[in-house]
Amino acid sequence: MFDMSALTPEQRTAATYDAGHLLIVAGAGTGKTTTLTARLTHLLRCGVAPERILMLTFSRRAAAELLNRAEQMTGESTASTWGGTFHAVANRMLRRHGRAIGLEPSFTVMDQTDTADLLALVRKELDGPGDQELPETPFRRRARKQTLADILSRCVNTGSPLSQVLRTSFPWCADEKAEIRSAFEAYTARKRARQVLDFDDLLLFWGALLRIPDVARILQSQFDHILVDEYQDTNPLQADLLEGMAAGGATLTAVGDDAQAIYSFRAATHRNIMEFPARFAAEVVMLQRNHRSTPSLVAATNAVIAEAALRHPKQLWSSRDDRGRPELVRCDDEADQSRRVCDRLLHHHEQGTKLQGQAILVRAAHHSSLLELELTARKIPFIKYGGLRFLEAAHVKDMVCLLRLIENPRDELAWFRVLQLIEGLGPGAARRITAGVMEGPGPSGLEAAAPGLPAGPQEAVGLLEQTLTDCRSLGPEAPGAAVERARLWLDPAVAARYPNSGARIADLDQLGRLAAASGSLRQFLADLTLDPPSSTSDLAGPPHLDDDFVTISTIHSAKGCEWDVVHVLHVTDGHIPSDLATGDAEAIEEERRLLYVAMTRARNHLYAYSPLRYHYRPRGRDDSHGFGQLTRFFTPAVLACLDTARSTRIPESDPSAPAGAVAATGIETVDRMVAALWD
DNA sequence: GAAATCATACTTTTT
DNA sequence: GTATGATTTC
Repeated sequence: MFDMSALTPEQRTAATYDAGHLLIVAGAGTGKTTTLTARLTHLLRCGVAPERILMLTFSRRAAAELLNRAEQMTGESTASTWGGTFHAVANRMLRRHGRAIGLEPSFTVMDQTDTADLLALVRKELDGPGDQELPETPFRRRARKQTLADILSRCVNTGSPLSQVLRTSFPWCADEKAEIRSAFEAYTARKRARQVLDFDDLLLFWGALLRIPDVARILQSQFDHILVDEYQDTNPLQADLLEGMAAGGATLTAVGDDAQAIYSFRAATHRNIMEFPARFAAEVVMLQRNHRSTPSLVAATNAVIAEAALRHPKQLWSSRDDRGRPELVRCDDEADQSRRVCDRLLHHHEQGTKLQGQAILVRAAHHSSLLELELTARKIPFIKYGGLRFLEAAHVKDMVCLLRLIENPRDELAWFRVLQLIEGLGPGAARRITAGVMEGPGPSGLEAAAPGLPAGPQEAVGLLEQTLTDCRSLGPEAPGAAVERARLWLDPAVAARYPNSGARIADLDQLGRLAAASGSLRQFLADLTLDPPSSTSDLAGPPHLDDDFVTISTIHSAKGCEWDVVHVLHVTDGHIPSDLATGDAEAIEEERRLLYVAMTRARNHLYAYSPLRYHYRPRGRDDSHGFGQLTRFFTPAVLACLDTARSTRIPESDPSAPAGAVAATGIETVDRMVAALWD
């Protein structure tokens, strides 16, 4: 049984609060998960039915962990509790109620690469056959497709007009504005025609559901309690959704820490957490006792965050035994840094801290590449979280598109991609055939749509159609078998198309295993886009689970985790803060919080590494980055908390920032409001 | 029309 | 160092 008396008084207050909406401001390491678990347990014990609780978290993993723990505490099954990310919950609700806004339950969810691909496709269609003349500017390049997707998402998520987004964030694309606008319009139209949604649509349409009184009533009356984790990383749209959901009388519990807000690039705003008490007339409970870290570590992290501009004032404290101050490790260069990290890693290992108790944190995924070489050379096993994703690998994407065609034969993007796998079919032929399939009457008719092909491709198209037919006949409940069958067609294509096909075939094995573990093809595809495998271990599987290994993670992916020993790499200006994020004051503040998140992951020992010299060439202009300058966030006050004697100057920066969300009342309204941004 | 070659802008964090 | 659009070649 869960022992409430094991909680601190503040935790207990938060767990058992019964008088309305509640905000729990939980500083780093103050037992947020414990408190949330206790609250869930409390609710279940008070007789709240598990299916009447909605648990919104940042990742599926987080939701699963919380529900598991609560289940162990109460012995009650939480299988019927709704849990997951905003996007995943939106997906579920839209499958169920989407018809009310004209959305078939079989819609497909696009990930960001799909979005980029579709944008590229419609842009290509837009430039007619006539105007190939660009004599004045022979090498004029247009924005990349991924850039187009970034621009679009930024417009939608911040509710800012296209021209402003272009001016402030993508100045080199400004002269393409007209073309970009038409591409966006065509993109939206195509998206609607094919019943595919992008990530932003999921949230916008959930909002749209809430604007339909009958549906809103159903959704609102479905839950008595809504718990939101990591509230500091929600965006204005998500806050609106919460308000809409709570309008029927459900009680809200939001948990978060404004000092750990690190997702503003995804339009999250710490304003949400700052304004929550007033907006929802909520009580605030503040957790300030740090159970995780030693007093020396807490002193250092407090010093880092003390200089943040806007925050819920709080002062964390710890009464744990001390293990000494965190260490600032100045290194000659990056290679030296790698060596020193390995040395310390092994040192702590010899002292009894397993590799699994240690982590290496980086600002950007590629910051660890040199270190990975060193680890490999020294035979130190590691797994890596964040960064490049499985799904983005071309051959994996090929398989996913094939699966999507099984599920939804009218998935234009999938056709376009899969057809090009056939030798002898390029973009032109693929587009023609795809168009034929789209106009065709039924789900089949592939061959009818591809008249006049040479014999080779013609035969390959026939085999493709046979493959899809076979897969469909396996039924929707057998994703594993479908992958097996699809591979008979795909494997040879992959082998012929990509150089290192061995590793790629192995990836398809992995995908097959993942699929086999899933209940249905539709579910598998949705999971894959909404909650993709995030670490190398998710994929490499548990063969070396017995082995000890160290974790490498981006700081973003390390959120919510903790380790005995933490190594933070590249604590230099240009890395932290990233030189790509130094545009305005808000961006700099976020980088400060990022460093704070990294440092607060440590329980006992913390090392910050700062190379003095970099050997790679400086990018951009000629401000020479040959020398690594210590991060500006290590001010004298912070340095006083570290084992080091050096200090550096602190530059300043300038402000400017937009904000706002898009409100929605139906698909057309959504589209119109978004289109209004394309001024 | 498709494959091969060339030139150049860009390079983070993730649902 | 890389990815991708534009251009040239087959």
